[in-house]
Amino acid sequence: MEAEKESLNFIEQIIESDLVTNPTKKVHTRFPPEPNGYLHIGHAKSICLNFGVGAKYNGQTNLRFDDTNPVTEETEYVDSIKEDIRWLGFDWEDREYYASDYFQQLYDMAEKLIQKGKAYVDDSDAETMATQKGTPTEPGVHSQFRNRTVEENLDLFRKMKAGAFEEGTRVLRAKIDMASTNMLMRDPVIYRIKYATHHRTGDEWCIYPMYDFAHGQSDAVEEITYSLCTLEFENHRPLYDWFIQELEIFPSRQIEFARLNVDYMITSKRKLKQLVDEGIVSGWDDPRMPTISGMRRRGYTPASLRTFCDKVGIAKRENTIEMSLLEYCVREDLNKIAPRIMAVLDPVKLVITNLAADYQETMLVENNPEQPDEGSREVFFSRTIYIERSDFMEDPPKKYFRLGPDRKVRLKGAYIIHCTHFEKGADGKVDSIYAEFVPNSKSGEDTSGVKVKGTIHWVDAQTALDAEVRLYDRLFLDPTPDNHPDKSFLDFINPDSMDILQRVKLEANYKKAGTSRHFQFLRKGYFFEDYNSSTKAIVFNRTVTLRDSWAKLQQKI
RNA sequence: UGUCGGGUCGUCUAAUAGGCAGGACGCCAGAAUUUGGAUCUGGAAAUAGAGGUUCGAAUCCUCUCCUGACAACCA
Repeated sequence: MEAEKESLNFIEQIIESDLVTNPTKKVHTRFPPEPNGYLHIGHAKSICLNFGVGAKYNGQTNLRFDDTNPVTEETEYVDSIKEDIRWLGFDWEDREYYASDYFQQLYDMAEKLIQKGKAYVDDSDAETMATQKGTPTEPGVHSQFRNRTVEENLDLFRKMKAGAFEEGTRVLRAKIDMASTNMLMRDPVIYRIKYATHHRTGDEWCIYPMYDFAHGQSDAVEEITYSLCTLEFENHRPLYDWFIQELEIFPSRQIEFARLNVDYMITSKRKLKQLVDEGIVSGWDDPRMPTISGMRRRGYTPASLRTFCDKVGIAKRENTIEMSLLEYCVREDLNKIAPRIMAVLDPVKLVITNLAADYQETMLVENNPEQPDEGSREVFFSRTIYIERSDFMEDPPKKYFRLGPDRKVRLKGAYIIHCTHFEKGADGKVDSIYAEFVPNSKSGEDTSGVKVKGTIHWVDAQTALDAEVRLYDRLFLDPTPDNHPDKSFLDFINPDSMDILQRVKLEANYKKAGTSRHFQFLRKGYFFEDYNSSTKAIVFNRTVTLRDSWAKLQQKI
């Protein structure tokens, strides 16, 4: 426990070591999403890291939209990203920036590079440039336009900006080294012509900087001291540093860490968009999506996601986290805060034959045993109740602690009942169960001396509310659905990822259990009331089941 | 065949100047229990391999093996 608290991840170690050398160094980070999709669990890790490190070392964290590609970026995404970060519990205060805010500065930097003879306009088409680039094992060759004069380059670049050329006919390239072993240093393209309307700058620009000429430069403008990104940018670091040196700008330091992977989930924005566009899920916030908005709708809490991001750690090795860790984190949080109510997902009628037909009683049931201060609520009880179909077996095995013919069980918060007989319907399924309550066995005042091993939940039939409950399971059947070279991730879609239950029986007073929209349905799991739920049509989403040691035992028998 | 990364329990992750390989999830067993939940106790479980340096190596050196990224006018 203590060791866990004290150990620093490698980024914190770098920072603390810098702070020893330079105690006044500011820790300034940024979270730099591209607004071309919704944020997902992987972004949550980056958000927690960047904002977490900023806060830990009394620094600041900027939100910066990396919006340099007008073709894919939209305001809808900007809005959802901001909502998701706030919901996760982080605050960028007034530091909401856009790379597009820096277009003029970026342009000026490009001219500076041209002036220094370190950039040139290339008229080659994309195919020629690709060919000339060489391969990882063979050096590239120089473009015929590489030795244009500064004046010619400046003139052409200004014309590019002025809209004198067709899209795709010219680019600006950094002049570095076509023989570098790092492909990114082989005269990378830094500006391209695009006649597209930008979500913020409109048609003001027809040339746009590439990632490598926008990200690091934006870091410099904002004086970001630690630019934390994922491993795939490792090869970009020499280029990042080259621009700092040639442009003589603020020396931000790029540090790469391994992205988060969770088994049975995908985090490719392109593929998530495909799930949405093809209608495989209901939208970006479908509760089966690994998006922050999807998990929010599913019933995950900000705290549980933050705990998860903390527990997965920060390192450089590739990793795949088991989903059980995520589930552990959400159960741990919900166990503390979710009021308990009783809901019967798959109801079967049970008649207590030694009660009068008009018998009525209210039982006091605790709202949350983990929070005694939250008190109890009244739950209606009468002669006819619903119990879970799976809580009765015609011919139960010895280790089954629930109901069966001539077996006894405790009704949570009420009496012990003794099953006398049951009836089947025409379909062969159990239709009605009959039982007698044991006198003097009422919960809390039991003097009957009868001991039972099982306790089941129930809902009074007369007063029960009907609800729709959506049971969600993993969206994919394979732990790494997008890791099969010969198959599409769509081949692994779980056909049973959603099960909609229409006639769930809910206790009438469930709202009195607490103000939370998160509930624990006793013995069944944690459920979250959907934003489409209303008093006329109650809808719940299952966040996660409870751990189920009976299911495990059952598999072994 | 190149360059740059990375290999510690099943999965993540520690071991901060070379000094008892620790924690978490999961798993197994038990206790307790009016949720087969939560809780509590205990357990099994790892340094990719081979050499070398050293009193002592996950850590330093050499070789081997495995693995990821890189040849978009995407980010």
